[in-house]
Amino acid sequence: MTETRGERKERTRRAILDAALALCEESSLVALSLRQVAKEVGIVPTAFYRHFDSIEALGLALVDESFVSLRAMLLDVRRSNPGFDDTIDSSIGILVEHVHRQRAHFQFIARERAAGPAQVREAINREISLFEHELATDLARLPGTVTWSSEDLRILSGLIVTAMVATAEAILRSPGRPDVEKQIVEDARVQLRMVLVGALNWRSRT
Amino acid sequence: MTETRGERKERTRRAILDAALALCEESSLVALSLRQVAKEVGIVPTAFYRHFDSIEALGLALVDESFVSLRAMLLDVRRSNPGFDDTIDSSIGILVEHVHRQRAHFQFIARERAAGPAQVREAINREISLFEHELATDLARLPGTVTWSSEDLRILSGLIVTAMVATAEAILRSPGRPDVEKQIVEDARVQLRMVLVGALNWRSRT
DNA sequence: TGTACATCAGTGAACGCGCGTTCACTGATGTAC
DNA sequence: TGTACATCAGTGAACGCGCGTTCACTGATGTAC
Repeated sequence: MTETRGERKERTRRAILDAALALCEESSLVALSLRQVAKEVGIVPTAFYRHFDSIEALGLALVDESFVSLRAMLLDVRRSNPGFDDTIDSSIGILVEHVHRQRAHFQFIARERAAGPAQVREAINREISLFEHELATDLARLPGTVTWSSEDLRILSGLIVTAMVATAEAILRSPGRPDVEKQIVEDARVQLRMVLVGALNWRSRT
Repeated sequence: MTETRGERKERTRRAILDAALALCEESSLVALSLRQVAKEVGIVPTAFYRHFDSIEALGLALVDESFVSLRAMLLDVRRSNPGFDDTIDSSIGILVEHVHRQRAHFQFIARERAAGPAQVREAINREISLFEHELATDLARLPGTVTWSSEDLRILSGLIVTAMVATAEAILRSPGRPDVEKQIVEDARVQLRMVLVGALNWRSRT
């Protein structure tokens, strides 16, 4: 026996997740049918239930999986270390690289955040809040923010995450157009610098 | 005769648009069926074709209609006049008011921008680009931006629009929770102030 | 003003299709002895 | 190691349902004379 029953099951589960991610790329989870997924995977529709209770449950699994990708990105950013002056450039470079490498995951998150089933939307927004919170912690370690209230750090962090999410979405919107993408990335750099200039001149009101 | 044939047709068309806007609120255009809409309106499914070629065509009409709402908002902001110091507060106040009054339109745009049919997504992004461009023109009239390149104005404008879109989406995400909304609005104010501080200390590199 | 004809928004039957879900099943893998 | 039984991922038929689209139609409104 080359494969245990458990391994075979896991392989099918993976195939279902991959097929679902690919299939909903051009519409949305809410327009994805169990039968489409089963057909793509090469199993009979009823076999789907051996792995997930519903398409929505599958969606929640895809959210978990996608955020593993996004957290890997955050780890890369942290690992790249704060040289401050080129922190912006290197962070944006990492963002761009991850968007390309995990295109499907980023697209899934962007789409389902706005249009997914309620539970999926909530799960995604919870994760994004965590992101903002983590970024606020990182920002607190930068020089120049010592006088800031944690409230202001949270708000600045929210602004940066919003701008980066928008940048990722813009990149996803222009596939195969390197000139357009280059412009988007350059704009993002300038935006972050503008925000940083604001931050350095900001005095907390607490 | 109290109503001409044309008026009656227009009334049905309106009913179709309203029904579609209401029905896709909890999922998306791509999951909306012609029969659902017809049933809601109280006509037979085939009568739908007297008004639109497809659900997608209906979607494009809804985009047009929604952006009439959004442009009305921009007009209000301009009309409120730049007293500069409280321009931020009054502009955000106008945003909040319009989000509440045109909730369905804002929600439609936010959702279909990410998940709608390709043509609908493109139409929405085209309109948002126009918004950014108009805002850049307005910003150029403010004192303190005289030394700015048009490039930088465009980029700043993009950042502000991104932050305001994110604020509108956050408000839409917390219906019936005035405390949460109050926090979102307050955060948006601080974010715009931070950006403004950055802008006032920014020197164009051209 | 009255008549004859044209227009056209909405009707209703019918079609083939893909949907989610039920159910009893098969047969390879796993386990207890 | 060999046997008997349990597990369970995947099968396949069947169900009732809502889907988009076709077609020939109806009858009130509009128009030409």
